[in-house]
Amino acid sequence: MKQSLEEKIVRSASRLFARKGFHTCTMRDIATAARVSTGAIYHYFPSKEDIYLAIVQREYRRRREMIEAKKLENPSTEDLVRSAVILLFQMAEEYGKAEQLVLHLRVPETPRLRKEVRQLREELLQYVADLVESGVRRGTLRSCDPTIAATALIGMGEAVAGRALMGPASEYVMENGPEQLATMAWNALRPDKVDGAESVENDPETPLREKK
Amino acid sequence: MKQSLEEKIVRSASRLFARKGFHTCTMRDIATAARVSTGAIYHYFPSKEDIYLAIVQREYRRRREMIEAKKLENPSTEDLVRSAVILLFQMAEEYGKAEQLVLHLRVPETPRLRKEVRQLREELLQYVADLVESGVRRGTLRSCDPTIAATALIGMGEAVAGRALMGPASEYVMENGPEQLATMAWNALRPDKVDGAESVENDPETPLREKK
DNA sequence: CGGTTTAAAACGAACGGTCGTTCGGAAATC
DNA sequence: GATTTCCGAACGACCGTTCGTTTTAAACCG
Repeated sequence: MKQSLEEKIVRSASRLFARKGFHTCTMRDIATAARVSTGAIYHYFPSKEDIYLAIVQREYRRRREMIEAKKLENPSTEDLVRSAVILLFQMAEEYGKAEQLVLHLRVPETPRLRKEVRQLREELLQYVADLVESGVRRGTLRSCDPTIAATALIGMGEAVAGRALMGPASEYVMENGPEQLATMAWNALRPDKVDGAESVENDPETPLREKK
Repeated sequence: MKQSLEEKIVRSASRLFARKGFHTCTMRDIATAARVSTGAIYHYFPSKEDIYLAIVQREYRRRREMIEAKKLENPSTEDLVRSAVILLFQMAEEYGKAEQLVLHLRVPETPRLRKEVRQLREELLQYVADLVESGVRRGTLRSCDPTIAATALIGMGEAVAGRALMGPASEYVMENGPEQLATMAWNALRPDKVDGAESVENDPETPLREKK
């Protein structure tokens, strides 16, 4: 199957951005890796920033969709928390272990990228925070601040995924990271063992948060 | 109080690097902010990369020293875990809330920076991993892989600190973040309540350590 | 089916601008 | 007056982007 030139450009750019960062990777690098000319790239993307944004948007969308799909299975809270963290981790494996782009988005490289990427991060965060909050409200998660907890969850997932992709002993981390991560996340958030009534887990309809 | 030119350069560069990233911040930016000429900077630092490295090295050294100081107080394991995470968080507050440099070091901007910064990260990680491992060995922490756990701890600390410094509702996160973080970290790592004997101090049973 | 037209796709040298660094000399310090 | 500190214009390299040209391939016609 012949993939489109646009797709080839995005893949090459994604790998290069992830490995070398936005500024260190040049248009010529991308063109060479995708085996096209620099000029051809501008037939598909108006600028370097737009290539970057296209990649990042797709990655964030993917994360949300995967969690959403899991939620539709009506999992227990523990199952959902574990799955969400594992999914956040596993996203990094896609496309040949080179899409860790989202990992270094903390301080994006350009005013425009900073603005747009921050909003994407915020949306994912709010999504996870809503998950946490509804768990807290139903008593299936320990009482905590949902936003801070969500930040911590995403942060630990990104950190371990980054290590799995780029650090030493990466195969080991790739293999054991998700399970370790899920256990830590669940223990961090599960309610204290008060026991008695093993709380009712079956109410998928729960009003979500409002404030902010 | 008259601070040395070198110190002024480092402070300005630190704030600018943190806010705008390595490449987006120019030598002229640094010179202007520090109120010196571009030439003068080269009297103290051989290159832009060296300024960056000087800052990063200092930040990492600081983190280790603070945890080390806490350890000398012979704290309980819970106390140590909580303190370590809080310290990692609080480091970001130093120097006027602008030193979040260490936050965006995942994929540093240049081959040389990548190499050197990765080693610094690795040293801090091993330090934290050693803390975790000794806890696990004594049974005062849940059985887990120390390296992965340390990665997760640092990751969640950095994520919440980053939000406290740059995100919305930052004062709220700055105030409540450390406590929430410490609680999550401790719950993630504390041993299951088997009760009975509170501390089994010496039980070198599980060599879960990751092999290099 | 061959031949002609034409618009899109692809090219890559060249441009304009920016950045890190240099360097000759001025200013400050001793 | 010697030496260190500081200055800032100038330099060379590189990068994102442009643009005139060439290639490709689809559409149309006889």
